[in-house]
Parts: sequence; structure tokens; C-alpha cells
Amino acid sequence: MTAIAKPQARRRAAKVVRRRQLIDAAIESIAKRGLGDTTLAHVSQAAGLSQGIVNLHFASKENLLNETLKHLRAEYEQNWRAALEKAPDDDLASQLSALLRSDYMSTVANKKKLSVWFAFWGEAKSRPTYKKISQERMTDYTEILETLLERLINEGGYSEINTPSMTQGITAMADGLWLNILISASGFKRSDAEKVMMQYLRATFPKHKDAFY
Amino acid sequence: MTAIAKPQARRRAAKVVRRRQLIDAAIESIAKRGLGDTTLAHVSQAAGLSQGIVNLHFASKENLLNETLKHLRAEYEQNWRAALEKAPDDDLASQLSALLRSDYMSTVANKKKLSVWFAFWGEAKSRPTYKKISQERMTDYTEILETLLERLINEGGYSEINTPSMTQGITAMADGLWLNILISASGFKRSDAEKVMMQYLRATFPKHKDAFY
DNA sequence: ATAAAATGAATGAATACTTATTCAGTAATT
DNA sequence: AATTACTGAATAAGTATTCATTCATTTTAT
Repeated sequence: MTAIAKPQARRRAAKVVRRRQLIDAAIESIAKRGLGDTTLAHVSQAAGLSQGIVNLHFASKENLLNETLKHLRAEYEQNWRAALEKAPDDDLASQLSALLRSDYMSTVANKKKLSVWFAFWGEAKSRPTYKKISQERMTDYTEILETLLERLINEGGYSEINTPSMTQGITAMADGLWLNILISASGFKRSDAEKVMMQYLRATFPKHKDAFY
Repeated sequence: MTAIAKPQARRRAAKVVRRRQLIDAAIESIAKRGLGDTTLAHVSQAAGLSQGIVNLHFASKENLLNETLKHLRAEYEQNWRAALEKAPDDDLASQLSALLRSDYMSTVANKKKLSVWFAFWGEAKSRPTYKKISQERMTDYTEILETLLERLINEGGYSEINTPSMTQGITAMADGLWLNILISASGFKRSDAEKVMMQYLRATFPKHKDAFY
């Protein structure tokens, strides 16, 4: 009998698991202390592991941070794609609603994650990698949003609207509402952000307003 | 001839001048390297002065950064107040237009300054001072924007609109457009941001659209 | 089965390097 | 001469990275 390759039984923890654990610890620390004050000692401690562990799994701190941002980006995309899939196939307005509401689900729009996004954006000018990944976050999203808008505009005969400009406006509002959640004093919550966005959609697409409540 | 008191001739430079010079150097460095990698050596070098100069004028690095953010906030406020004052007293729509356009003037919305704003926002969760100053940036602005909107809504009989929610939406869009300027790959410029905002206002206030071109 | 050997995950002390802050001394201004 | 802005070397604290060693798990040999 020939020895068939074992199904990847790992030593103390599978590499993927450890890496993910360290990324989570990094997010925790960045949210708690900021990107600048996050040290490898903090990360490894938060993960309950030893000093050298990050270099073992990620080779360098820089690499850990890059991978952390990539992880955030992937999670963001999964979230909106999942939301979109759940929306009814035959109802454009509901699809648009689902897509834009997904930005305020607790998985992606909690203060911890938002804080990390802004931390990376704040360094985007000086770090090309951060800038690139941040751009990538929006490419597919923007494209799909724009087609949805275009089709809805056709369907409702909203002739006055310039679609690309509106796409930009909506994504901008979405990000700005994230800032509000992060910064605002008087408990501006995810649900408040969603309300603002929905009222904007109702005003813009009056014939479809029912989808935006 | 009697020696008339010299008009405030300071030693090597007036304290206010030196402080401002160091704040400018800090902004320069934060934009270039990020908040985390900005060292006092960088700042003092950018100012063409010696190592210890920041501690001499600001006592600590922390204090320099706080004052830098306060400076940015003050500059932002001056800018929109000045813009508002230039707008015609008797034309609400033009006032609204001027206020919102001011966010995209080169003084405040260039990549350097935006990069610094985002750097501070990224640390706002862990640094109460940054959070507070960031909130203060918006208090007066929001209040004035809201009264303008309310009066314009009355004037035009735009009955369907919920003013507080719209105020939130507009400021969010304004900040989100800043992010676009900072991050976007395909040269999204200040003028593009302004266009997006203006098209939003035309769509919302059709009777006043002339003011938003 | 069982034990010995091999593998590679994890540790943590040591290293080399940065960096904020201090402060004794220098020099411009009054 | 007195004052005080400014300098820059020294200091003290921190931090990313390395690597010899430990130890859990799997493989191989018997």
C-alpha cells in the first residue's frame, strides 16, 4: 500500500490558524494603541505567545501589517458579496439597499475595525502598499454599485442623474459615515449611519422608496 | 533722537514664529513618513534647527502633535468662515455652495494636509485628545450647515427632507471625498470632489440648482 | 505496538539599533 | 553684563530581529 499524503496534520497549531490569530492580535493592538505604538511585544502578548512568534510566521513586522490590511480588505469584500447574494434576484432596489446596508453590519463597521482602517489610511500617503490595498478595497465594489445604479436609473426613468458622479458620492458618504461612527461624541451608531444613507436613497429614488426603509 | 521701542524684535525668532515653523515641519514629516515614523530628529531637521528644539518650544513630542492638530483645526475653521463671509448675504443657496466648496480649496484639501488629518483620525480611538479636537472641528460647521439647510428647505418648500439626517449625510460625503482625494489611484482631484458634491446639491435642491454650478 | 529518531513549532534571552528627553555650554540680543 | 534662544552630545528607555535551545508531534524501525 502506497503512503498517501497525510491531510496536513500540523504540530501545535496549523500555520493558517496561527497567522490568523496573530492578525487578530494585531488588529486588537492597533485599535487599542494605534498603529504607531503597536509593538511586536504587544502583538505576541495579546496572542498569548512568545516574543519571536511574529517573525517566525510573518518574517517581519512590516509583513504582518500588510497581511493585516489584506485580511481586512478580504473580510470587507466577503461581507458585501454575501449580503448581495441574499438579496432577491429580481429586485434592483433591494439589491442596492442590501449592498449599502452591508457597510454598517457589525462584522465590518465596529469601532475596532474602523479604527484600524483609518490607521492604515493615515499612512497611505507614505506607504504605497497600504494605498494599493485600500484602492483594491473599492474597485469591485464601485463597479457593481455603478451597474446597479445605472440599471435602477433606467428602470425608474431618473433621467437627471449622472451615474459615475453619483457612485462617487455614495461611496464617499459611506466612508464618511464610518468616520462619524469612529469620531462622533454623541454615540452615533451603525444604525444611525444606515438611516442617513437610506434617507438619501429614498430622496434620490422616490419611486423605489419602499426598498429603503 | 530717542530710540523708539522696536516692534517686537525677538532673539533669533519670535516664539510664535518658531512654534509655527515647527508645526509646519511636523505636518511635512507626518505627510511624508506617517505619524508613527515621524521622529523629533525629522521635525527639527525639516525646520533646519537642532535636535532639542521641539522640547524647548513644546516641552514634549506629544504636545507638539496635539498643537499640530489644533492648528489644522483652526486653519480649517478660518477657511470656511472666510468663504462664507464672501458669499452674498441675501442668497442662501450661494452661501451653502460657498460653505461646501470651501472644503475643497487648496489650503485645506491638498494631499499633505489630508494625509495628516487621516493620520490623526487613525489614532483617535486610542488618544482622547485627538478624538476631541477632531470632534471640535465639526461642531460649529455642522450647526451652521444645518441652519442653512433648514432655511433653504423652507424657502424652496422641499418638504420631504429630514434636515438633521441630511446634515449628517453631507458632512459624511464631504469627508469621504477627502478620502477619495487621498487614496484614489486615477487622479481624483479637488475639483472632482467639488463636482460630485455640487451635483448632489443640484439633485436635492432643483429649484436652486443655478447656485450649484 | 513501542521506542527511537526526525521534524518543525515555539520560546525568550541577547543584539543592534532607534529615539525622546535632558542639560551643560554657546552665542545672539538687549 | 544679563538674559535667553538655541545647540548637540549624552542618556535612558524601548524595540525589531536573531538564533540556540526546548518541546510537542509525527514518522520510522523494530
